[in-house]
Amino acid sequence: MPELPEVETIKNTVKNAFDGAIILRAEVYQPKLRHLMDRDFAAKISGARIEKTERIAKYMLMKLSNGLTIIWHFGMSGKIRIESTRPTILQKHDHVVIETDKGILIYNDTRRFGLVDICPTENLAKNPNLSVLGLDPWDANLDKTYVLKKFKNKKVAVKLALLDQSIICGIGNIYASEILYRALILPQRACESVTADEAERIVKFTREVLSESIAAGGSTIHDYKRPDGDIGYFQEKHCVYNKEGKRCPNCTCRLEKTGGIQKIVQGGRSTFYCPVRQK
DNA sequence: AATGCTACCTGGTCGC
DNA sequence: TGCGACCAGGTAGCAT
Repeated sequence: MPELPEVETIKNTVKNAFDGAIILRAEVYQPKLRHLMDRDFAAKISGARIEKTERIAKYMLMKLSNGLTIIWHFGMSGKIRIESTRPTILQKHDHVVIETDKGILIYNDTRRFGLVDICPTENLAKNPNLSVLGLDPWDANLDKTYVLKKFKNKKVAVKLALLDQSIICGIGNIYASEILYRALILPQRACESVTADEAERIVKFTREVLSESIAAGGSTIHDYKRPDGDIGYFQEKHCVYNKEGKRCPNCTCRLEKTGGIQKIVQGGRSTFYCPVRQK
């Protein structure tokens, strides 16, 4: 599910609700997520204060007063739900419940591709999930020079490179298509064919698309929901994602001639693009 | 080294 | 109504 904008939205809601809260107790109902959860998860976090909730790429980090950090990842279907009191009956796929003096946090993940790990805060940089991440979209070091360096001699399609978290982190399948649409670049182009101007556009529109989506509370596709129960609204701004056969919003072309937005499969995942605007 | 395929899970939808 | 095939926001691990 969540790409960077959705995780940012989740993080902001969780931060507002829980930073400063004391963890009273925790329950793990299904430890088999992407990794098997720490068997002492509940004991290790109980009694600690939630000092600070942050986001890195698609990960949410909850720094605790006891020197530990909870690392959350939401995979395809992970969600956080906030309740004021502990529900007597949990919902299907509620795997982790954390009770605090400021409310109840529930982690629900239908497909269990997400993860909830614990890491000593001082070792975060060495964590295998985090250490492989490339530049954050707003990192000052992310510029056309960095992109060109990463793309040099690279044969893979530029769409797949945008999904590669070790180059730029946080972009997922929806936004990769939307970014390339705005950047006017065909998704099947080899990375090594990307010019300096195009690399600059990738940086610019990565930031623009993700920023706009964060402002809209993320994209709600299928069942994504924010922790406060609201949905995001950025899907209303999608130009190409899931729009096969539709006219792209910036085209005046005749649908019967161009076929409108095209859908192809790359790396086993759907990509959408406008064959008229994108070169 | 880089690339590409498969697996990990559940559930919704579509065609027969 | 049922059943199988296929699809879905992500990533890791393995073979080539």
